[in-house]
Amino acid sequence: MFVLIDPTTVTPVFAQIAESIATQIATGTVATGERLPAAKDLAGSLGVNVHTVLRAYQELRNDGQVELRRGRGAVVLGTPTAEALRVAVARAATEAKAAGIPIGTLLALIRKEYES
Amino acid sequence: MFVLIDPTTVTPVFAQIAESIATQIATGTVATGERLPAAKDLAGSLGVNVHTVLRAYQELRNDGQVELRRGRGAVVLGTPTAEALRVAVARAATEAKAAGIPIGTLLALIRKEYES
DNA sequence: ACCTATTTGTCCGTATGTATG
DNA sequence: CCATACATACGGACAAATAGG
Repeated sequence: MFVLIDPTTVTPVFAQIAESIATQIATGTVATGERLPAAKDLAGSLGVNVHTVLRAYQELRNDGQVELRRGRGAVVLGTPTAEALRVAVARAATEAKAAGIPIGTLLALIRKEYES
Repeated sequence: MFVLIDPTTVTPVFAQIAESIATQIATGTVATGERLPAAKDLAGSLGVNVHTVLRAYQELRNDGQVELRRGRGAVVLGTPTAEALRVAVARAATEAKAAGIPIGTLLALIRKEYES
């Protein structure tokens, strides 16, 4: 796992790590089902704290790109985009219902956003 | 700001705080534009660490319910559901396009999810 | 069935930085 | 210039789930 941290930028270290890994997932540098290095190990090789790496991993989990389990580690999800889409769709539907937005209006919003 | 922490449950403290405040926002107990107590103060009154409260605040920000600014504090957003919906819609559309999902399929997914 | 090591999850404490007022 | 308040990072401790012997 190659991650380069730029100390001169304003982007937080945990965000840099998350973005770097996300790029590697998107480009196929790290394959589906592959296990990311243990947070402790990656932290050691990067010279940062374990918590910083764990926060990066949790960012990736929130984006639906990896699955985190205690004792198992961080595993790249099989269909990251499909999973992310599922989460996004569920969220949009939930928010719309909570806001009292009818299905027709929601679909119009989606269509407009999609075509922009 | 009244927040009750239950030490017997498995739900993390930061999640309990976030849920409690989210409920108070939803029920109007805390009004739009109102400022949440400083993390340090709330932490003090709850007997927890500042970071625990800050993490709860950041959860609320990720859900589009509050706005966090350095030096200013945490302010309850004016139209939380509308903003959250806008973000959710944009995300769903973006993910679908990235995944190569056509608009018709996306709309069908949305409709199915909405009606479930 | 048991024990141990691994690995993430949460929380605490401290320090420093940065935007706001 | 100064106080306030969130943001990030480090370090330590313990818990909980998993895997392997």
